[in-house]
Amino acid sequence: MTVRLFNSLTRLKEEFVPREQGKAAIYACGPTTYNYFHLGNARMLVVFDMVRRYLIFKGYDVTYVQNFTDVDDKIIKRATEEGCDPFVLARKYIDEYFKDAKALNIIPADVHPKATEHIFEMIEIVRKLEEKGLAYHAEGDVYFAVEKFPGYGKLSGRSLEDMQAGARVEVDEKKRNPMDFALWKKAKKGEPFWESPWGKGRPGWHIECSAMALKYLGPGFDIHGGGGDLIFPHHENEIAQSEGCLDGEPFAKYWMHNAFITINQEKMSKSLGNFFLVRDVLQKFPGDVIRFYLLGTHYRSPLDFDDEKLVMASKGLDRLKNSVRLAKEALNKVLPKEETLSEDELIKTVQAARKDFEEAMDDDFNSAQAYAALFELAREINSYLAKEMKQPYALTQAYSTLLELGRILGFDLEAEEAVSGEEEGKLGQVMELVLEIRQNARKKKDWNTADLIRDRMKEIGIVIEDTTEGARWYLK
RNA sequence: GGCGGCAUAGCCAAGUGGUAAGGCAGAGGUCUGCAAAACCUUUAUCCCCCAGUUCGAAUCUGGGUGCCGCCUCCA
Repeated sequence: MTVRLFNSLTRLKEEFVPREQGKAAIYACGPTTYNYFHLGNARMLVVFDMVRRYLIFKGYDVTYVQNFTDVDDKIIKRATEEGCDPFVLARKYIDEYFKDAKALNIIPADVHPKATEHIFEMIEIVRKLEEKGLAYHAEGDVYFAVEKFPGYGKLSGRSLEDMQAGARVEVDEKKRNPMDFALWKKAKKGEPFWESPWGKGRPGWHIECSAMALKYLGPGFDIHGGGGDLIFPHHENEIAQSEGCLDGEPFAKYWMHNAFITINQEKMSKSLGNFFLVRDVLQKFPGDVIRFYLLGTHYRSPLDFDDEKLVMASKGLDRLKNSVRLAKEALNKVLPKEETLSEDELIKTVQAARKDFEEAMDDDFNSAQAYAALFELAREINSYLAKEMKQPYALTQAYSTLLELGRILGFDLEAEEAVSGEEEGKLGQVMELVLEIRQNARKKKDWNTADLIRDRMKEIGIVIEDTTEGARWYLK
């Protein structure tokens, strides 16, 4: 079974055929580090993390590169406002990035290149473009001459005429065509700068991704990803620069773009000011719940945000986790008998879940549909546990499959609150005592005490549930 | 103005020619001292509206309505 994905460049679902058999090279446009990242950034990060994990599951040797834009207008502006050094500011938010990313269970990229560490490579590209006549120098700035690149507009699906018709770009006297964009910017007073053939300056935004993608992945790499708002101008310009400087090779083969998160049906964005920082949302909901919410909708559909949606996600995720916990509990009790029939209903469900999951994911990473396979497996496990006859083999298969499929999407369904080994042993002993006291109270029909213990423990984060075989407890 | 996207139950959300996945919420039941969890049953004669193509459409075509995005930094 092969993976099919929607290629923004062709606007078609295409079969994924990598440049090099068995390998997948992915470049994702990471955040500009002048603040903590918001939910919109998180969607992009989680989506491409899922893409990466799934391709690994499919057996590809994946190289995943995600940059940090650590020098640009916004960073400089913010640093000026706060009276600090722009590099220090960028460095800080790069560090903070990894904290939030970890909470969302995003695997660090194989390479996290920073723009400021690739100035030389960028200058080389600009120089080459200038040599080829695709770029021109004007008073310390260098611009890309859009008219000289025939394919300009192929990604965003519009012609130069279309763009100019609707363009309200500031008329810059230095530009030959209003759509020309900066490759290199002359440094203003007090701004960070690097020496270059055109004087002191700094790179334009788009050039960094061209330089770093080509450096780490080479021409014609497999997947270039990012948020939909990067299609124009950022990715369009990346293509122009990169393919302009290459000799006929394509820059990237497949372009993937995720849709936006909206607030009250309006795009969440930094400029509108209606954004929610992941750092803040984490105060109210755990990272895996946020991730579960984000992947509950296909990545190319818009996703509206409010707390209620996270509550729904939280309950759904709990359902999956409960099922895993219950299965594990049963497995610890069931005495392994000889394995008999393999035609067990549960085994069939396990196989079906695996198949459905993979079919959904093969079809343009349809994680929302893949969820259904997870839930169906969970329900079958639960209902199996209610039966008398239990086969350890079937149950083990079901349990490990649910865990495995969850993990492919980046969920650890077995995760409990972290407790160190020694503490765990002590906690177990304490809980044994607590449950014994409570059981005595229940025998005496002292419901007040029994309920008090249960309620107070819940506040602490320990759930007590009564079953016919005695009480169970777990951390939540 | 140019280009593009979306419209499925109370809410969220798959499905894109063969007769509506899944989750949350709700209702009834089982279990329970109660609760929680879990299980069973139930919840869209219908997929924004109109016309058309077809044996057959939520799915294709045309028209309409509504919402959104890109065209300027933004995931």
